[in-house]
Amino acid sequence: MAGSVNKVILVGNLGADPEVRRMQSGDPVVNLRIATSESWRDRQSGERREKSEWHSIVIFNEGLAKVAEQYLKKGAKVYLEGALQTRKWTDQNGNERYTTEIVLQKFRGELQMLDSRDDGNQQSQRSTQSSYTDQSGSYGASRDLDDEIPFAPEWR
Amino acid sequence: MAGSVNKVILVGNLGADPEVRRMQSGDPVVNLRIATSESWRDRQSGERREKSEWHSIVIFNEGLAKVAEQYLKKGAKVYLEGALQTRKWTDQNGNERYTTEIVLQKFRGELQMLDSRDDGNQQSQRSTQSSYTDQSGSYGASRDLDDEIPFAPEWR
Amino acid sequence: MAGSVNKVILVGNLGADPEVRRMQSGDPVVNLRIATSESWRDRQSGERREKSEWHSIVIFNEGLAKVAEQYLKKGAKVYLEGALQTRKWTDQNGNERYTTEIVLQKFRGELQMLDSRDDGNQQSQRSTQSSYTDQSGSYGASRDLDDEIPFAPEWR
Amino acid sequence: MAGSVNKVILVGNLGADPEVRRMQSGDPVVNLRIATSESWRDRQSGERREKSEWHSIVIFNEGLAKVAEQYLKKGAKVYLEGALQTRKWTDQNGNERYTTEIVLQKFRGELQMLDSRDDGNQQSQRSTQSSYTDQSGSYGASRDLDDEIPFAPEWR
DNA sequence: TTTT
DNA sequence: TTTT
Repeated sequence: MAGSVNKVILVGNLGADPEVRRMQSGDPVVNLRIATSESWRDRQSGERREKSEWHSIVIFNEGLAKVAEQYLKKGAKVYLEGALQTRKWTDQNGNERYTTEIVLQKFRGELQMLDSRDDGNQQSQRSTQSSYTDQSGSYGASRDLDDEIPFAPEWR
Repeated sequence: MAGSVNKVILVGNLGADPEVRRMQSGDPVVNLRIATSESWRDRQSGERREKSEWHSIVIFNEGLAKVAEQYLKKGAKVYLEGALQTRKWTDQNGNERYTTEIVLQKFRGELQMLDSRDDGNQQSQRSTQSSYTDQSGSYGASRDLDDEIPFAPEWR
Repeated sequence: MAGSVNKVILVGNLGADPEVRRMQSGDPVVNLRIATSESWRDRQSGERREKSEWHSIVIFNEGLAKVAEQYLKKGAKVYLEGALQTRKWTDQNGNERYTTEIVLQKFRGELQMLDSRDDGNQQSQRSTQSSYTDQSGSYGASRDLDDEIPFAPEWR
Repeated sequence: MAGSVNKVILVGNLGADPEVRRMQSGDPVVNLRIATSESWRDRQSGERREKSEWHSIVIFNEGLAKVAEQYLKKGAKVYLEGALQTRKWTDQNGNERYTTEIVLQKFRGELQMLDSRDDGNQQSQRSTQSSYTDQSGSYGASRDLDDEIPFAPEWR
């Protein structure tokens, strides 16, 4: 079908370190759990209340999967863009189940780390990463394909 | 938590007429099923393939629920903005289940009808609506609250 | 800087046929003018009012530029995703000027045609395109790179 | 017009403290300058390069304007959602000029602070704000209107 | 200059 | 299971 859009935009925090699995090709596939939350003042009691929502993310995009594997840790704040996908599976009792995930496909989706680099919290998060200062920490779906001047077309 | 975003943007088509339920207050709550789809050419066979994804929408926003109830029909194409929400329920066998929906809360979310009005398909969709030409068919979350000049601030 | 997002999402109509220019490489660069509009009821007079906003689009993305060149005509409704860019230029009097455009870079951005194919209006728009039914009319930034099954990972 | 969307999503940093002006009503209108940036590796030289883009924001939304006025400082990182608007003005030489801004209207738009509160950098940013811990720092367009349980509809 |  |  022409004219279809399926897009999710999240800003939230990782509830756990990324889970990494390998494709048959050896490429990483990364699963994230991300929390977003809303707070509001209860009309009755006047108390501040808060509700978290948990999201399951699957990163098939190779470049973004590598970034996630290397740099993201429990607690990290990220900006993330993907597509909704509901998959069907069968539980141990033979019942059909459905799980909805946010998928970052090959050449699609976006992932941005939103923690400041000199944040003490982040320091510990990246303690195993010695060469981090050489990295941009900012990755679009195709940054690895697009290694040239993005904003300087020849004819202008 | 400060600094959290939970947003879904869809452009797709209704798989069925809207389902309308009533809150205790009498306000409508509308459920939609919306399909988005992707097509691609299979690398092996060279054939064009297509895959649809189905989304469950719940509209609590009163203004948007009324619009959906009145104007949307099976097949209609819409632009829609909401938030992801996964709710837990128990099936008839006592098993815990989870369902993920896209929710348009009070004062939040957006719904836009994307079919042209003189589209034959749409004509039939709105055959019961005689006064449609008086309607805008374009509704943000708070259009009913914002009935004044939106782009003419006093001090400019 | 890590952690930056610059994204524009528009649904609107072309005010004119696309303008096509060629890069030195021969690749097309397409300029579009797109209108979005808001309507509201004036609080004072009770009259319905409407205001259009015009947007300048520049498509460097090769795949999307070809789609725009072939399929889009004045009046067509599109979904479009790009990035804001303000460029400086000098007018004939030597004054510095700034123009803000929405740019669809290589491997980035999205363009979707939202008119139904059997829409009479659209028919005329595509009268020169005989083989249109073979085309998807739905194009992401990297559809031409991603010609394989997008939603069937090996390990699942 | 029905079926129109004009949306900008930015994640970036303030280049300066917010500028606050007053409407005739006394309501604040806040102007922000926000930078987003892209980095990439130059294909020729192999060097890492970076380009910043500057955006002008105007916040008419009262709740968000107050948040911006109170909590945002130069350097703060924000998530922001608004609409594009180009306005015409006349410079001192009588020339027509156009300026494109991102506008957060009444009851529309979104603003989220993305800095962690115990970030040293942030500490100084909010040093004049003693009661900050009572504040949520997370505000949607209509949070002040929506002071009730957002995710607990009666009939569920 | 579009669309409704 | 996150964050504030």
